[in-house]
Amino acid sequence: MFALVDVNSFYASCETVFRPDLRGLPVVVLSNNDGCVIARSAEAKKLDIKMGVPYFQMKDLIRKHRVQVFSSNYALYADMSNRVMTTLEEMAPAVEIYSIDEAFMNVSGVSNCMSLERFGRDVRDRVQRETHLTVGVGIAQTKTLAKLANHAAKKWSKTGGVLDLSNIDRQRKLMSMVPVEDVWGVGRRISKKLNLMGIETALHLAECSTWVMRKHFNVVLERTVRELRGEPCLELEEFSPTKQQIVCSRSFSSRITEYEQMRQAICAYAERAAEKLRGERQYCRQIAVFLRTSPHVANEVFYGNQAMGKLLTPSNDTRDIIRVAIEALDRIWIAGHRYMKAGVMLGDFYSQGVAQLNLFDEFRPQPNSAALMHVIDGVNQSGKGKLWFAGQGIDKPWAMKRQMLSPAYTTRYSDLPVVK
DNA sequence: TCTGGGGTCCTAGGACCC
DNA sequence: TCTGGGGTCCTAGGACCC
Repeated sequence: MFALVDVNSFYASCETVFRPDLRGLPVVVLSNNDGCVIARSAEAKKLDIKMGVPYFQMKDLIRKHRVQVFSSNYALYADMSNRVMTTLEEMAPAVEIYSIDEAFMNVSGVSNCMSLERFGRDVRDRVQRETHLTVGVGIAQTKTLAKLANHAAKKWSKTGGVLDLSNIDRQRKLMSMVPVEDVWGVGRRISKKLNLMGIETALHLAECSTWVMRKHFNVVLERTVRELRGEPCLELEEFSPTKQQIVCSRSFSSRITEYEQMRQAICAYAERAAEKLRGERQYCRQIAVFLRTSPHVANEVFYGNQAMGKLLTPSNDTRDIIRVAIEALDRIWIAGHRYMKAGVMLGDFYSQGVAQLNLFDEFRPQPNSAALMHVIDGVNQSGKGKLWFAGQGIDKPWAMKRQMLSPAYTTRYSDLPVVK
């Protein structure tokens, strides 16, 4: 038996926890660069503010309804997420942290001592008490059904935010009311195709032949069908598998046209990516760089490209990663474009670094690499200051825009933006 | 003027091997 | 008349998730 717990309007709720004066007002949180809406409070949803709408398109609406707008403050959200997850881990033998605001819990043994619904309410009350955040809880025999239950718990207020969907008749009744596109794992493309085949509700999908689904689509959808019927195909993954890829990319605050600025940005992304790689205790051999202009501008030619470089010896030394990234950048940089976004991707990971020196490797592993990286990461995590490579530059005019950032209520001073 | 960032899994097809 | 069989690895692209 699985429970899926997720926080209602997570980012927006994190902002209001520390601002009780905002309760009852519509609140939205914007993506990086204050680009578009990525979270809305219940009141903002009522105003029909859609997910993903560009901020500049809704300024009138915001003024009219006194919508409270925040830049995203990931340091705050990550900290609040940790608090929620810690509480959940104290309440179940196994928890899978599925995303920043969601977790699956193993609740198989619970029904021996209390009803599943009672347990769901306990989870909700305790998280509320300890973090001032409200969660929804869905419970069922498979992850896909638990997701569905959670979805319904939020949609129908009479559930009080908790729904035990372990009863087969209740499952069928709910599935007959849920459109197929609301099923976990069914996105826009597949739901369109399913609709054309006459499959419109979750129940229709659950009653499809697995063989036909596999033939017309793929095994992923076949598993979804089985899960909807109560046959578990997905397990609880308590320990996150090691990452296979690390990406660090940002849109720029304004378009980049100068090579020097692009080099600084790539250098900064490479540094951040290398830091994440060391956080995973991994070493990489592949370093790729991509850049692109805006796809939205009508009278400009779109340019997007990417290039990959390889290290012969796996490394997590920022200096190696910057060097290969800049070499890759130089292969795809074309002057004259107005670049909107760029990024650095790391791949081909190894759990050990210098396994074997290659005789023909022209770049030797850097001496004392591990010690130097340890010092850099130590300083940067201490909250006392930041160390960075000179290649990033000092002014960083390309750095992202966050004009409505809330204070770092729970985290350190150094997470605040520097105001000059 | 202005539109996010970071991941995963699966499949098909080509290169290459014996 | 008439061109083997079976396998692995890699990459690109498509779909999905939050």
